[in-house]
Amino acid sequence: MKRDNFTADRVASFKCKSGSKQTFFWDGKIPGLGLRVTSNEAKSYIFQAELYGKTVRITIGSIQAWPLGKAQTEAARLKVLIDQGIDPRQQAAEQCAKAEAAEALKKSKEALVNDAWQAYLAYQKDKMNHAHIERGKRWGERHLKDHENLSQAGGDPKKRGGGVTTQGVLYPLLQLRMTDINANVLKEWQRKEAETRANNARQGFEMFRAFWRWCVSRTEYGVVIDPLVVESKDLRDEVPSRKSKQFDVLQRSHLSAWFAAVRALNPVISAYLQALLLTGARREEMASLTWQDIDFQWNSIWVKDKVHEEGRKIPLTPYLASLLAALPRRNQWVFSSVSAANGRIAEPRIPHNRALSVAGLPPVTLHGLRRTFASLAEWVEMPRGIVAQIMGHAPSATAERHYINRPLELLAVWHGKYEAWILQEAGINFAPTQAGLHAVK
DNA sequence: GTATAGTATATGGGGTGACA
DNA sequence: TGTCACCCCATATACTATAC
Repeated sequence: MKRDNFTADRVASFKCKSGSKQTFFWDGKIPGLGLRVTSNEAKSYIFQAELYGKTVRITIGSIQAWPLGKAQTEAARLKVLIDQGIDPRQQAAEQCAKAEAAEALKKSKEALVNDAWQAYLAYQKDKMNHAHIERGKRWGERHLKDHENLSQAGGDPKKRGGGVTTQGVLYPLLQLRMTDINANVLKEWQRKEAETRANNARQGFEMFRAFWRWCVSRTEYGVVIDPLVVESKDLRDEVPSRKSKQFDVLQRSHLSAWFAAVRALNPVISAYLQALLLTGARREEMASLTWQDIDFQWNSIWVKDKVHEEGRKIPLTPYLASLLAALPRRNQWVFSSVSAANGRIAEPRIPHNRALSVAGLPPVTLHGLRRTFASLAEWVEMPRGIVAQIMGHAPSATAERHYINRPLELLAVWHGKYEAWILQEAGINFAPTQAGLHAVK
């Protein structure tokens, strides 16, 4: 091995040995510093040393980029590392990784919430495509749609009707940078949204919190965001809580006016509305009633239940039976309609609202009639379990968990008593027929 | 005036896991 | 073992407009 002290001139004069693809020349001054000359006359400084019994050769760089003095300094630095038992390649890799991390951090700090949000949705969408992930651990179509709705920019023309769609509650947040999100921003956001759409605001918050927690677990965002912002008690206080609707219910004193006005409507709508009030059924449960579901002989109604897949059987009380029996049998539907596409009533609220206004009653929704059933039941001291079973409430109390399935006869006793009380309050003189008297068999 | 259909909003069931 | 909060999500109602 030829060892001469490198000089700029010497380095320029080194040539590759003919017949070789490359030739190495070594500096006599700095141990390990070498020059590689290829058959194409490409020259670059290298460093070579031995570490743990193995040769380490590192290219410093081309002679065009590295003046001799710099190359010597670099070689000396590398030699120090080798003497310390440090592998310069590994150190370089670590530094490279650090630099990359710094770059990623910078990028993460710049990242908009929307960037992360879209990544979040993409992640969840991907999970939705994996059928083997059990339901409940992956999103349903509906849930995804909710996320898209709540984050939409709005302003698109509505597909039906004039005007444009409104901006989703999450949209303003998505325009901020990830690092801009703090408890105050979220608090202000909730305060503002809760003014006009409280439940939306709450749902938006729940979605955002789930999203934020996901971000915390992602390396690209976890380092730049504060995981606790969505947990702050202050903020949680600002988030509207779920409230049940109040006041949307008929009072005892309203009954006579309500019945008078509703009984003046067309027979189908009239029977339908009274059936809602007298059974506490949900509007669609009642609207989808078919003649098959009614047993006039044994005075029962089979209701397709929202909660219980198999449906529920409720008593057919005498007055209600007389109303239903008088309805025209145009098709399978009990509450049929001549003009509706599916053959049954579709929008009973309009006549109902008209009746309410004629009767001078406050607005009550169809669901309000269901609430009315529950609240007025207290006047006849109907046990809560009976009320729940007739209405098809899911058993919530621990005692009800293994549902006491009460016999229809027992339900009928209470239900009949209740109907009689309502009719009396409404001032309706109803003399049950012989069949009606056998409601309880 | 009624039927229909869209968006917007509300409610709560049910599984899960942390925690006392 | 029970409670509770959380999350996912289904499914309801509310509102509003057009179609007929």
